[in-house]
Amino acid sequence: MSHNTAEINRRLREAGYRVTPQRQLILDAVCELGKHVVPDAVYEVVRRKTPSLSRATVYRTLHFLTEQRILAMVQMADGRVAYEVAGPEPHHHLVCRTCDSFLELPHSVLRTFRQRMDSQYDFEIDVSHVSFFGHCTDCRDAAGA
Amino acid sequence: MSHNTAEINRRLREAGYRVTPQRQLILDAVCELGKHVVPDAVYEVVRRKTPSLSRATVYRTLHFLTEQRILAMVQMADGRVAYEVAGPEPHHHLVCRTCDSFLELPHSVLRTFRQRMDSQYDFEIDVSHVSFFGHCTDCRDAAGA
DNA sequence: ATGGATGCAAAAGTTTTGCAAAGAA
DNA sequence: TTCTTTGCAAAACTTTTGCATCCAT
Repeated sequence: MSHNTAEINRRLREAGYRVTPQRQLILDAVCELGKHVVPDAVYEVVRRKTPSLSRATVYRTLHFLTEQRILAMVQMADGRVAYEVAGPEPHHHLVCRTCDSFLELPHSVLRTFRQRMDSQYDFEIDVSHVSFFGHCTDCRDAAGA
Repeated sequence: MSHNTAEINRRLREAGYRVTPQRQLILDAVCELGKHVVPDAVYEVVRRKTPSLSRATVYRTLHFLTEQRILAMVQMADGRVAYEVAGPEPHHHLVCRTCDSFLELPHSVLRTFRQRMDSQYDFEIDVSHVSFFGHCTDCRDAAGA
C-alpha cells in the first residue's frame, strides 16, 4: 500500500467531502495496478469486489481524487489518459512505444531544462508530470537486429 | 500555404496513391488552421466548401497523410490528438495551459536532453514532436497580479 | 477499366450527465 | 436529519468500419 489511508481520509473529511467504500476501493485499485492506470482497468478490479459499482463512479472518483491531488493524471503513448498515486515529489516517465514499459525519471533531470526554458523563453513549464515517448533498449535491439 | 502542393502530389502518385480533391482540401485546412489542429476543426472547415465530405474521410485522410509524413500527430494538454503540417526538421512546443497559445522550440533544445537520456538511461526518446505544458509570461503575470 | 478512395450509416468505444435513491457525517 | 455520493440509464462525443458507389489514373 503506497498511500496513507488514515491521512487521506482525514484530508477529505476536513475539506467537507465524504469517505465512502467506493472511493477507498478505487484508490486501492489504482495503487495495486501501479502506474499508468486506465479507468477501465480500475473498473474491472473494483467490480470483482463490488459488482454494483458503476463506471460513472469510477470516472467521477478518478477526477475527484485528481482534484484533491491524491491521484495524478498522466498521458499514455496512444493519447489515452491514465492515473497514478501522486507522490510528494513530481517524477517523469520514459515510455516505450513498442512494449509500453516505462522508466521513472527523478524530477531533477527536468530541473535544468525547465530553468532554461524559463530564462530563455519566459515560459514556466508545468512539471507535475511529463511523459517522454520513445523506445527502450530491448525494443531498440529487437528492431535493429 | 506552407506546403508544396506539386511536390506532395508527385510523392503520393509515385507511391501508388491518388490525389483527390478531398485530400487536398483537408491538407489545405490543416495548413490554414495552423498548429495543433483537431479533426473536428478540419471537418468544420472543409464542410463549408464541400458539405458532402464526411467525417470518416477526415479521419481516414488525417491518418493517411500522417503515414505519408506529410502531417505530424501531436498531443494536446487534455490528451486529445491533433495534427499539423510536418516540417523538414522536428520542432517542439511550449503550450500555455491558460490561453492555449504556444511557442515553438527549435529541435536543438532537446538534443542535449535526449543524448543524456540515451547514455544515462539507455532510452531513445522519440523526438518527432514533444509538447511541454505550462504557462506563458502573460498568463503568469495575470495570475500573479 | 480498374482498384483505390469516398459517403453513408451504423457500430464501437469512451466519458459525461440527470435524477431518484442511498448512506456518511 | 442533511446533503454528498452513488447507481442506473441514457446521452454525448469521438473514432472506426462495412459496403456500395464513385472517380483518379
